[in-house]
Amino acid sequence: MSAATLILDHFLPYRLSFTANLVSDAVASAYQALFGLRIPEWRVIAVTAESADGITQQAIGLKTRMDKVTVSRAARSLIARDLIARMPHAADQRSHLLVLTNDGKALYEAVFPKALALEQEIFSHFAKGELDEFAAMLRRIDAIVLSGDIAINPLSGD
Amino acid sequence: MSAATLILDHFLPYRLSFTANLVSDAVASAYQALFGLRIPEWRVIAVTAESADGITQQAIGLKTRMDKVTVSRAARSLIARDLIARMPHAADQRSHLLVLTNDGKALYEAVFPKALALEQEIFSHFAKGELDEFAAMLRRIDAIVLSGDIAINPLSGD
DNA sequence: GGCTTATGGTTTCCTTTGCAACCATCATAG
DNA sequence: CTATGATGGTTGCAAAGGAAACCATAAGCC
Repeated sequence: MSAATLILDHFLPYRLSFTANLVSDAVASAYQALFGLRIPEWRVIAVTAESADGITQQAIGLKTRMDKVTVSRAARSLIARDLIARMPHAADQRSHLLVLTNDGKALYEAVFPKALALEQEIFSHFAKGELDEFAAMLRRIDAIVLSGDIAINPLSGD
Repeated sequence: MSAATLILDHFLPYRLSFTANLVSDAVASAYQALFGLRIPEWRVIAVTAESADGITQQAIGLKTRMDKVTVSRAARSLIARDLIARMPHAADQRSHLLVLTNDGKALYEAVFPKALALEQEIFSHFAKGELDEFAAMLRRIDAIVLSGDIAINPLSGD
C-alpha cells in the first residue's frame, strides 16, 4: 500500500499552520527556558522597547494583533516582575503609557541577540534572496486575508 | 515620529505565526460555518477518506502531528455525528479502524471542493512557481526544526 | 452642566489544547 | 502460562486564549 496522496499534505493552509506551530513551539520554549518569558510577554517587551515615548496597550494590540486580554495579562505579569511600568497618559486617563524599566531594558538587550540567534539557527540555512521572497509571500498572504472577505460562498466550488 | 523599525515586524518566526494564524482563522471559521467542522475534525475526515482500508487513530496522529488526545476527541465527535465509524481491528484489539460512513463520505465530497475553493481564494493570487517555492520552503523549515535541536545555547549570541 | 454613547482596560467564564495518569491489550521472557 | 514492559486510546486536569460582561473615563449632544 503506497503512501496515499493526502490532500491535507498538499493543502497550503495546513502546511502553513503545521510549520508555524513547529517554529512557534521551538521559539516559545527557548524564550521560556532562557528568560521565563511567554510569547505575548516577549512581544509586549519588544514593542514597548521600540516606543520611545511609551505605548498604550491598545496600540500594542493593534500592532501585534494580540487580543486586548492577552496584552492585558502580559502587561500585568511584566509589571509584577518590574520589567515594564505604567506612566500616566496625559491625554486619556483610562489608559497608561507602558515603558520599559531599567530591568526591562536590560532584559530586552539580553533577549534581542538571542532572538536573532534563534532565528539564525533556523533560517541561516537559506539564501538571503529566498528568505526575502518568503517574507514577502507572507506579507502578501496577510494582505489578501486581511483585505479579502475570505468568506466562502456556500454555493460555489462544486 | 517615523514608524519605528520593529524588530518583531521583521522577525520571521513572528511573521510566520502571524500569517498562519490569519489563514487558520479564516479557514476554521469557513469550515465551521459551512459544515460545523472544527479543524481537527476536518483533518480526521480527510485522512480517513484517503485510507481505503480504514486507519487507526494513532496513524492519523502520526500523519497530521495532532496530539492523540485531539484525534480521540475529534473521532468521538465524528462518531457521534455518524460521519465515521469504527471497524474492529483484527490485528489489535486495542485499536479500531476508522472509516467514513456514507454520511461521512457525502460530507467529504462536499467539503473537498470547498476546501480547494477556499485555498484558491487565498492563493490563486500567486503564480504556480511561487507557490511551489513557498511550499518547499515550509517543508525545508519543517525539516530543520524537526531534525535540529533548536535549543539555544545560553552562552552564545552576544 | 447633565445624558448618552463610545472606548481603554480588567475580570469572568468558556473553549480549546496538551500533558500526565490511567486502562486495556499486546508482545516478550521466563 | 504468567509476569513485565510497551503501546493504542480515553479520561482528568491545568494552562492559554478569546468572547462577553463590566468599570471607568472620554466625547458628543441637548
